[in-house]
Amino acid sequence: MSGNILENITEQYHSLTRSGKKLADYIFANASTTQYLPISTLAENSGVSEASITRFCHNLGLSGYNDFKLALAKSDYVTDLGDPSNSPETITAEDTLSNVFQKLHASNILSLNETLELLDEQNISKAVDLLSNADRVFCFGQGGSMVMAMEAWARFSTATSHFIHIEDSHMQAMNIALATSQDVILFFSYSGSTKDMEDIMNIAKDKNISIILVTHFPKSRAAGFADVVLLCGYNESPLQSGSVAAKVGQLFLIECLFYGFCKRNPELYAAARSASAEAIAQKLL
Amino acid sequence: MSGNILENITEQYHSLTRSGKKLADYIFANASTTQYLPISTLAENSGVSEASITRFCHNLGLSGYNDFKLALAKSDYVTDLGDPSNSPETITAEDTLSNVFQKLHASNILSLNETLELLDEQNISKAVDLLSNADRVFCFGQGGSMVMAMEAWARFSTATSHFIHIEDSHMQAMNIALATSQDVILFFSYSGSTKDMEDIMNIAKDKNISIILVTHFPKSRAAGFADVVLLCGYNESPLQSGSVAAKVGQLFLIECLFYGFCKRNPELYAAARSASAEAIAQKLL
DNA sequence: AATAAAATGAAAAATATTTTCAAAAATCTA
DNA sequence: TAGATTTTTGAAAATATTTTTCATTTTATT
Repeated sequence: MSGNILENITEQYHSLTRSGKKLADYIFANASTTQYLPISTLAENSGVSEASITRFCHNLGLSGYNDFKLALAKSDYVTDLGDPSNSPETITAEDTLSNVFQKLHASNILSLNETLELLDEQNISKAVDLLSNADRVFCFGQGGSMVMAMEAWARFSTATSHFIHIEDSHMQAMNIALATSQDVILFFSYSGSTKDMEDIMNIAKDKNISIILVTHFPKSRAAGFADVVLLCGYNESPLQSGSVAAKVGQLFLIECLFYGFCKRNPELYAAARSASAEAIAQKLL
Repeated sequence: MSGNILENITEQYHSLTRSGKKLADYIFANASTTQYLPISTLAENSGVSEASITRFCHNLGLSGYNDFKLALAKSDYVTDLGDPSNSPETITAEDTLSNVFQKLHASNILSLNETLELLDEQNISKAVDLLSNADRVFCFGQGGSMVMAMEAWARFSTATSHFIHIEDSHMQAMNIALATSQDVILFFSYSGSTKDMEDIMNIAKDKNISIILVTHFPKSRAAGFADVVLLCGYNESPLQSGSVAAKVGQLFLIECLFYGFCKRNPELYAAARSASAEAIAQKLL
């Protein structure tokens, strides 16, 4: 699910030769500096011959060592973001405003990358099945995730009127108590564990209502209830609670889900696109 | 506001020599392929000598041509995203689901990049001033942007109770009619032009209430009313209306604004951070 | 254990990059 | 504007880097 050279190496690691593994180990340990080394230095540092490095590059499908360095540089742009010094957790009072912006930008991109990484086509397909066949889809979320539930509702409402959003958790519970097994719940919960949520999920399970959960924690309590678990990236620390970086990943996930839904229901898509464009046009000045 | 090599060249373009400009022109016209050229080919293609290329690289603060190619490769990661073939607009029925995910991912990153590019430290500071000194801050938005207004309210509510969110546009108008010049409106409108919004802005102007506008269009009607205009990136076509990529940029902008606010009001920040962490902890199982 | 196949590194060959230096162009000065 | 000075330039030499070749070692197979 990515053209990142480091991931390519990881995937092929098992099929590498002895020298290849030696080289790969060095590269991983020095992922951000290797791109600047001439082949001779890399040979010396990693303990393999220059010829082996050239072969290594060819085996990866690259045209040579220069190509490899370029690929590393590109992946570096991505992996640098994981560098603690670029994390918003490390934002200090000394940071200039523009520093802060850079760090937030980096963490948002990181969140997108992680979410892309965690995207599982089969899970999305399962979720799209459920959403497509549902009588009604209840978009739920609590606290910060309530906004995401609303966003999902808003997005899907451009193509279908089957989606419902309810803010208050008591009203959520009430509505689920009256729902049927033809309905589906699309639940957003970064932590995957809040009291109110568990109440609702218990009712839903009783009534055999399918649950799609968007969370960061595949082993959370909510995940145990869910029929499909969709993971979003970004390891938010408790102190950053509410940070938007996590939400950026969720937003991206919603869009993937939506496009999957449109792919499955092309008739809805086309009709709805023009209808909602018109509706909006009327609102515009 | 970025370490992108192509932007560096743009910034220094006026101070380049004749051959430097010639070279820069070629590089811009061939931004994504130059990284793969040996210096001799680039010399021939661009019509300058190899020596001039080496000097050009040194003048950019790089150690040489190899370094330059690496820098280009890194910027390529970013600029590739602008490639039409990676845009979600070009998503077709033939695209596999995983292709679609890649394209959406690319467009989201593009949106973040553009927003970072458009971020103006002075404007953020002005906005932070207004938000910090306000009696109350009304977070407004309509249609898809309503969710963003809510997100802003949710985010700032982790640090202050001065922020208010009202969904219904009639209620928005009513509340503004009762507001004072000590209050501030934080308005989200991607297009910057909807009827309901204009009504509210007219009332606000009458009462001398400050307006901060988050929009994509600096010349929109709403921008004319606003005291501070904050721009978010991503050129959403009418047909993509509602796409989340634009919202990802807005979300990022909210976070920048919030960190700016916290920097200005450190006492709120620290106190609120632990208070809301506790409040959330109680909700967790 | 003998053989075949694959992998490896030293060194030669091929490429690529940087530096030097003299010539050309641009800028300045009177 | 003519002449002096500085800056810019490219050809070619010097240096550095990468790739290929090939003899040797290692691993796998029978």
